[in-house]
Amino acid sequence: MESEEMSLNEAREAFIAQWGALGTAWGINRTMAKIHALLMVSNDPLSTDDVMERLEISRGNAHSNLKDLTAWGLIRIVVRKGERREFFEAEKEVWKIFTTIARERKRREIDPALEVLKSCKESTADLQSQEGNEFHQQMKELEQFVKLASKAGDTIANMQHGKAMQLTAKLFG
Amino acid sequence: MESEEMSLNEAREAFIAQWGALGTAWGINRTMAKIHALLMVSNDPLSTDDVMERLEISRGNAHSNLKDLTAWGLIRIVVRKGERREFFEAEKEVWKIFTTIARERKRREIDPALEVLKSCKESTADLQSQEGNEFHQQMKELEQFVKLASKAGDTIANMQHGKAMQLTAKLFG
DNA sequence: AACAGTTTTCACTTTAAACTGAAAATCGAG
DNA sequence: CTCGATTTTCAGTTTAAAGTGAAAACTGTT
Repeated sequence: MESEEMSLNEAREAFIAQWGALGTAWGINRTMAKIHALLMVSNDPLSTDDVMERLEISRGNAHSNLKDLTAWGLIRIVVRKGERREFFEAEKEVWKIFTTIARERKRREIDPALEVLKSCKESTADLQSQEGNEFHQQMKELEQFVKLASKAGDTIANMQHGKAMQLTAKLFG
Repeated sequence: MESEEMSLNEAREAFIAQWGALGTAWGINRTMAKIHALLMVSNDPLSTDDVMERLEISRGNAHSNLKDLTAWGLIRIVVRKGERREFFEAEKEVWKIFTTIARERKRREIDPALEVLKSCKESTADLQSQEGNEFHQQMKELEQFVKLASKAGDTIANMQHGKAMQLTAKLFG
């Protein structure tokens, strides 16, 4: 193997390993992040066995994480004519990856928070005491704010790349 | 105890428990989120022992999470004259809480990602092969994008409440 | 400097999540 | 319908993170 190819492989390895480590910080599981990284830097779609081999993980693990990634919408199943097994490829456009992750995290992090706040707000709506009022008010404020954040998230996640860049320019201009 | 007080306490309990559960989704540990919630809905600062008692957790646990929350900047230590022990109170302004969390998460999630990308980009800068070029290009794109996100995060985190609301209006108007 | 009140540390235990591997289910071709 | 290839499930195991509790360190007071 030439040194050219070698350092490329090393860089790939590094990217996969570190991206995986980051997954933890992102609240995403390490293996899932690694698989995603692997598919991002692969030229061709990979099979489950490819993934198992490259990352040295079990079939069950590979399978369930590929499933999850598909559910997130970060990777797609590719079928090849004449081949029965499935292959997987990652979305490579940065903006699409971003909006996909943003949408999913909103769903998992923001939406349930809203539910909590709404219910706490409602269940204390007609308390008479000072304390009761303060609590109710606090929940109301929190809810309003989170709602706003939620809307902002939606708006951005649904923007086209170009529009988003325009906004960014505005932000810094 | 009157029913008024009862349902308020229940609502508080619910808020603390559920906010804690959300912590997990947010990549923050459950107890830390619970303590934060407890302090958010407490009228007066609480001592370590108060926290231990209210959440039924050990001293070590209470201590280390109070420490972490202080490091995040989400709560402050309050000293009372004549009292030797420390009390803790939470920041209650929503916008401040938001910017604090945003800043911390950026530091933990975005900044390290940038490092990874930068290093992968640089180590493949002068590869000649098609594949090498593609990988390099991909890292470059990712880095640029994450850099932009980082900048955006800074800008927002440093905005005053009023300015932020202006921007929000613009976004939806 | 002795001491009670308080904070901090840390070796050990618990818990929740991730992972394994093999069995079961499914699938498509002949 | 049968068989080999592939996907899916799941009971059991491993691992990393959170939590415990008691001992040690610190702090201000007499």
